[in-house]
Amino acid sequence: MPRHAFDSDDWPKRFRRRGLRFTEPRRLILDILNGTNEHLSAEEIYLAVHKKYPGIGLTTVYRTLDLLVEMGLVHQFQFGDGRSRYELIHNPGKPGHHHHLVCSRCKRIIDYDDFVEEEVELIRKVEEALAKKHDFSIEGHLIQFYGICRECRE
Amino acid sequence: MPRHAFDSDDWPKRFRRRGLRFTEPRRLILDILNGTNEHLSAEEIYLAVHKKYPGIGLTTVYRTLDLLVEMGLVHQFQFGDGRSRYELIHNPGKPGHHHHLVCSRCKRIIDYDDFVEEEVELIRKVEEALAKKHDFSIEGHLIQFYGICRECRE
DNA sequence: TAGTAAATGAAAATCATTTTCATTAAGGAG
DNA sequence: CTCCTTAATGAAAATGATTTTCATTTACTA
Repeated sequence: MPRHAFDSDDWPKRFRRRGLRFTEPRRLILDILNGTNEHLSAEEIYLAVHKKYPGIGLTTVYRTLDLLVEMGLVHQFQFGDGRSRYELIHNPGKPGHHHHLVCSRCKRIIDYDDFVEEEVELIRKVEEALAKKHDFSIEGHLIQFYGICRECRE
Repeated sequence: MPRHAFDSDDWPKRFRRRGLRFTEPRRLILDILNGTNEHLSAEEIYLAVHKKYPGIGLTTVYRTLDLLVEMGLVHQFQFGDGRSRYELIHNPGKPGHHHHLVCSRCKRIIDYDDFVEEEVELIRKVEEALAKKHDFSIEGHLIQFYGICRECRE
C-alpha cells in the first residue's frame, strides 16, 4: 500500500469538512506535491500543473498553497533563496518527519530522517521546557543545517 | 566590561583587513544592531539610523547588511513574515549562541539559550554524521520552535 | 432549476530587495 | 599637501515574488 493512499483519499473530506470544494486545480496541485520529493516553489508548481491544465493561474496556485498550509497539509519553508518552497506533509500530525540539509551556495536541499529519531527525543524535552517557561503552546519546529555541498566545494 | 567591547573595538580592523572602509553608515548600522535584542528588519534599521544620520539610504542599509552577513558578523533570519531580520553575532565564531521561539500568530520572537547546551552536544553529533554521509561541510544550523504565545492564545 | 457562496483567472497593485548610474569620499603614492 | 584610484553612497528605476481587486464561472443547496 503506497504511503500516500491514506492521505489522498482523505483530501476531499478534509476540504468538505471545512465547507470548501475539492476542485480540479486543488487536486492537481496536491497531486504534484504528492508526486515529488523536491521542494517546489509556487512558480514551479504552477508550471507543472500548467502542463495538464493550461487554464490554471498563478494566483490560484498561491491561494491554494496558502490554504493547504493553513489546513496543515503542507509545510512552507524559506531556505534563503527568496521564495517560499512547499512540501506535502505525507502523514499529517504523525511522525514520518524529516529535517533539511541546505547548501548555502547552490541551495540544493537534502532531506534526512536517519538522525531525526535521536533529535526528536531531545526536542521533545526542550519543547516541553520552553512551553512551560515561556507559556507557549508549541506546534512545531524547524531544524536545518547549512553548509557547502561537495560539488560547490570544488 | 560590557560584552560588546571586544567586538566593537574589532570592527574597524575587520573591515580594513578586507580592504574595506569602516564608514559612518556602517558604524551606525552596527551600533544599532549592537544596541538591541530585537530582530530588526532592514527597514527598521534604516529608520533607526535615519534619526542620527538622515542622509542614509535604504540601499546602503541593504548593502551593508549583506556585507555584514558575508563577513560573519551578522545573522540573517527569515521568520516567515516576508522580510529578513538581522541579528548581531556578539561573539563571532564562539558560543554565546541561542535559538528562537517564534509565535506563529504575532511573530513575536523569544531568544533562548538555556537549553542550547544540551542541544549543542547532540547537534554536533548529528552534524558530524551528516557531514560524512552527504559530503557536506557544515557551517551552521538553524533551530526554531513555532507555537502560539499566551497573549495570542487568549 | 434557481440562488448563493466559493473558486477562479487576469490584470493591477504591493512590498521587499536589487541594480544602475552618477556622485562623493577615503586612503595611498608622489 | 594634492592627485589618483577605488570604495562607498544615495536616488531612482528595475525586478521578482506575492497579494489584492474585480468581474466571471462553478458547485452545491434549497
